[in-house]
Amino acid sequence: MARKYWLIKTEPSVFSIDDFKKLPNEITAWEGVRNYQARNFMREMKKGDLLLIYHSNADNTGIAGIGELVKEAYPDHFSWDKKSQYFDPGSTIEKPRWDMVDIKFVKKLKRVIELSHLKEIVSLKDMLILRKGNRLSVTPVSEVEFDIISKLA
DNA sequence: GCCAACGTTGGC
DNA sequence: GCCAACGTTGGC
Repeated sequence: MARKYWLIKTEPSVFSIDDFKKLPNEITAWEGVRNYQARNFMREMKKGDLLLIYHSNADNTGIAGIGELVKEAYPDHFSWDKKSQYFDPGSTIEKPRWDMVDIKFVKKLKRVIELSHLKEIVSLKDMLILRKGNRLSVTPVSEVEFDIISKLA
């Protein structure tokens, strides 16, 4: 099975590429996804898949770095933790509704590839992130798209 | 701060 | 099952 590529959004004021890099083992759980479509994409992720890390709601909105999937989808325990902001009364230990994955830091791009720049590239026009009104926090990226972005970086 | 786009909820 | 109301996301 060939490696797949994904784009995941994060608000840098909450968790940025720099925060990621600073983690002692450079691995973090990607919890808190509460959208079924995004969850289903997460369930398709396989170990070794590469992830574009996108800064949303930022001064410098765009792709900021790359990560790699190290642990495939498993139940998001925050969903049954009443004290968590991600608590969902519809999710239980017996019947978890939400999943999370673990990802490892790969690299921080020298410069953020800005959204305005991505929009100018014709061959990236089908990227879900560029679609007006797109709010999915996890979206698939094609190999071609990933390669183009890698070359820009 | 504004607002368009979208997902979810809940009354019927 | 429909759909209006509401809340959230996220670019600008």
